[in-house]
Amino acid sequence: MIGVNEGPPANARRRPATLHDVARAAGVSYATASRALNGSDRTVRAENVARVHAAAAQLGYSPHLSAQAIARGSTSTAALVVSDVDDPYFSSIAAGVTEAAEAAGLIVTMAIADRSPDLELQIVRSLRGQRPRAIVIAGSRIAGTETRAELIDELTAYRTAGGRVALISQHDLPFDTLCIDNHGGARRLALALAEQGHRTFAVIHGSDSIRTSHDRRAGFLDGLRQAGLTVDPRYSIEVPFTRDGGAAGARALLARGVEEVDVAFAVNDTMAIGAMTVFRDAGLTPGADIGVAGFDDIGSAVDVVPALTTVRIPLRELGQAAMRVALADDAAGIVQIPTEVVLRDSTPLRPRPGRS
Amino acid sequence: MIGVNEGPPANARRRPATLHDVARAAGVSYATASRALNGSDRTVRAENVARVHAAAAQLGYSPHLSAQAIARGSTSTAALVVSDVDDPYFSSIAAGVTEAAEAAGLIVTMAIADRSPDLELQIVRSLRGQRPRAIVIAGSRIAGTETRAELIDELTAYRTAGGRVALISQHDLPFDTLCIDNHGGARRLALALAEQGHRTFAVIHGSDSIRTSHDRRAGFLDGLRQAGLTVDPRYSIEVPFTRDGGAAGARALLARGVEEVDVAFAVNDTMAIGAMTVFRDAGLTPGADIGVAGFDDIGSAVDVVPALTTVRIPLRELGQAAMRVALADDAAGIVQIPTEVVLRDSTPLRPRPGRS
DNA sequence: TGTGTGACGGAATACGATTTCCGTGCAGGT
DNA sequence: ACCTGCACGGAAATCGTATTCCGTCACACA
Repeated sequence: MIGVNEGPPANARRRPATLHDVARAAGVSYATASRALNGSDRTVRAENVARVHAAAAQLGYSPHLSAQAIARGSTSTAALVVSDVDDPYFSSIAAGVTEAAEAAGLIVTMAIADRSPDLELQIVRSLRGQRPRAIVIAGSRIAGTETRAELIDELTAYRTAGGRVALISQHDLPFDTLCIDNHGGARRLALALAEQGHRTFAVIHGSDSIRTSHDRRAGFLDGLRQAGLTVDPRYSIEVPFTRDGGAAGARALLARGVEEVDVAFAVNDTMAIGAMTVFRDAGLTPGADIGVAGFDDIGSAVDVVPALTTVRIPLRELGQAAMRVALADDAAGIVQIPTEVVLRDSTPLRPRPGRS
Repeated sequence: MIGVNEGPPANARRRPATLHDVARAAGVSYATASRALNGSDRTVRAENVARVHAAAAQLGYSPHLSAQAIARGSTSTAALVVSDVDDPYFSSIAAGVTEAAEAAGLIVTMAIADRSPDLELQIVRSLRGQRPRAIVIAGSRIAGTETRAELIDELTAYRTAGGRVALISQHDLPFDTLCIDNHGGARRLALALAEQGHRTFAVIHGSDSIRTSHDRRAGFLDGLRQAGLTVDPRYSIEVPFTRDGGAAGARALLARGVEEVDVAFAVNDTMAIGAMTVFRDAGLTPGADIGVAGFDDIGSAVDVVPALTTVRIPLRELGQAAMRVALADDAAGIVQIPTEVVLRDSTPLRPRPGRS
C-alpha cells in the first residue's frame, strides 16, 4: 500500500479520520472517545468530553455509519422503492415518505423500479442487504407476474429478520398496506358526473393487469351502472399508463368519433392531461366540446385549462402515513386512504346543449 | 437478550442469516463461503460453490452491506441531495442521477434539504458518514449565507478522504459543477421576445440571494438592454421561488396595472404557470391579453394552455451527467449545460394589436 | 519413489465502531 | 486506619465480512 502512513502530505488524499485518530489526538482511549461522542450511559469527565469533541472537530471526524451499524446491530436508514420519481404521483409520495423518515432521524435510500416488476424484485433483494429499519414500496403492482411469489419471499425473509414493510396500493400482498380507495373514488366520480347530466362516457385506461388502472375503471363502471348507465365498448380504450398513453387514447377516441361522448375519464391525471392536449389540438375545447376527468389530483391539475375534474388523493400525507405505519411497532393491516371527488371546469355543469 | 439462540422457533423472529450460518449449512468454512459467493480470484471447487449457493438460497441469505463496506473499505452507494423532490425540476434531475447511479451499480440515498441551507449542511455532514462513493447536490445556493464556508469545509474533508463531489448549478463553490447557462438562456429569450415585437416586460423573480433567480433575471435584463429595452422597476416583482410565489407575483402585477405589459417573464416554469392561472382568473387570457414566459421547460409546460414559452434545460440528462462527472476519475471543473429558447403559444407572434 | 507445484480449505487478522468487563484511584463513613 | 463504593479510564470482545497466510493433499514429473 502506498500513501497509507508516510507522514502527513499536506492536503493530499488521506484516509478519513477514525475514532482511533480522534482518541489519540485527544489523549484518551478509544472507548472513552466513543463514550464522549455519543453520550452513553457511562459518565465521562467533562474535561475529556471537551477534548474529544475538540479533536473530532479539528480532524473533521465523521463516524463511519457502516461500522456503527455493525457494532450496534441496527442501521439508521429506511428504504423507499418507487416506480418513477419523475411522475408527480410518485414524487409527492416520495416527498411525504422522506419527510416522515427524516422526522424519525432516518436517512432514506431511494430506488427506482422503472415500472418493472423484475427490477423491483432485484432492488428489494439488494435493499435487504442494507438492513434498513423499514422498506416502503410504492408501485403499481402488476397482477399475475411470476415475480410476485419471489417478492413475497424476499419481504417475508426481511420481516422475519426484524424488518418492517409497508406497501402503498398493492392490497393483494400479505403486508401492511396503505390502500387508496380507487374503486370507491371512481364510483363516486361516475355518480357525480351522472348527476351533472352526463350520459355518454369514454374510459381511457391502462392494462387490467395494473391493479390501480383496473380498480379505477371497474369502480367507474360500477358507478355508472348504479346510475343506470354503461360504457360502449368502442369507447373503452386501453393504452399505456402514462401521459403519452393518455394522448394516444384521445387520438384513438377521435378516430372512432367522439361527437356523442360527454366525458372522457382517464384513469389518472397525467393521462387525462395528455388527452386534453390532444383534444384541443384537434379543435375540441375540453370542458366545452368534450368533458375530461382524471384521478389523483396532482399539483398541476388546477393549473391546466380548464382545471381538471378528478379524484383527490392526499399523496404527501399518504407517503408520510406509509413511513409511519412501517416504523410503528404494531401491525396495521390494511389502512384505507379516503379519496374525494373534485369537480372542476373540465366537466361542465351540464353537458353541451342539444343533447338529450 | 431474549430469543437470540434458544432453538429455531418455527417462523418467529430470527436474526438474519450470516455468512457463518451459510458456511455451516454448507459444511465449509466461512472463508470458503465468502469466496464461493463473490467469486474471488481464488478458485473454489465447483461442488462447494454449488453447496454454498444452495445453502445461501435456502437460508435466504443476503450479505450485510455494512459489513462488506467495512471489510472492503468502500461502499456501493452514491448520495443525492435535492431541495424538494416534489418539484418537477428536481424530480427530473433526481431521475437522471438515479439512472446513472444504478447503471454504475450503485444504490442511491436521497435526502431533501427543503430549500434550507442549514438543513443541507446538516445532511451533507450526516451523509459523509455513509462514505458514499459520490455526493451530488442539486439545490439553489443562497448567496452569502454563513453556512457556505462550513459546507465547503465538509465537502473538502469528504473529498480529501477520497470522495467525489458534483454540484448542479452552484458555480461559486470550488467543486466540479454542472452549470446551467441561466444568464445566456434568459438573455436569448429576451432577444427572441424583442424580435417578436414585444416591448414592455414584467419580471417575476425570487430573491436575488438565490443565484438561479438572480442570474436569470440579470440575463433577461441584459438581453433587453441589448435590444434597447428596459424593465420598469414597477414591473419587477420579488416573490418566493415557487408556484404560489408566481401566483402572488401575478396578483401584485395586476394590482399595479398590466395594460401596458406585453410579456411577463417568470424565472421558472412553475412560477409562470402559477401566474398564468391568476391572470386567467382575473379575466386576462394568457397568450392573448398578456404574454407569459418561464424557464426550465418542465414536462407540463406543453400541457398548459397556452403552451408555455420557456428556456429548455435537459434536466434528466443533466442529472445523468452530474452523476457521471462525480464518478469519473478526473476532475471536470465546470461543465456548461446549454439551454435552448422554446417559443410557444404563451407569447404570441406579435403583441396584441393597438400597441406601438 | 522422491519432489516440486498447483489447487484448495481453514485459521487468523483486519475493518471501525460499541459495549462489557475489569482495574484503579479517590472520597467518605466508621 | 481500613473498608466500601463510586467515578472513570482502558483493555478486550463483538458485530459480519473480506482477505492474507499457512498447511495439506493430490498429482505430475523425473
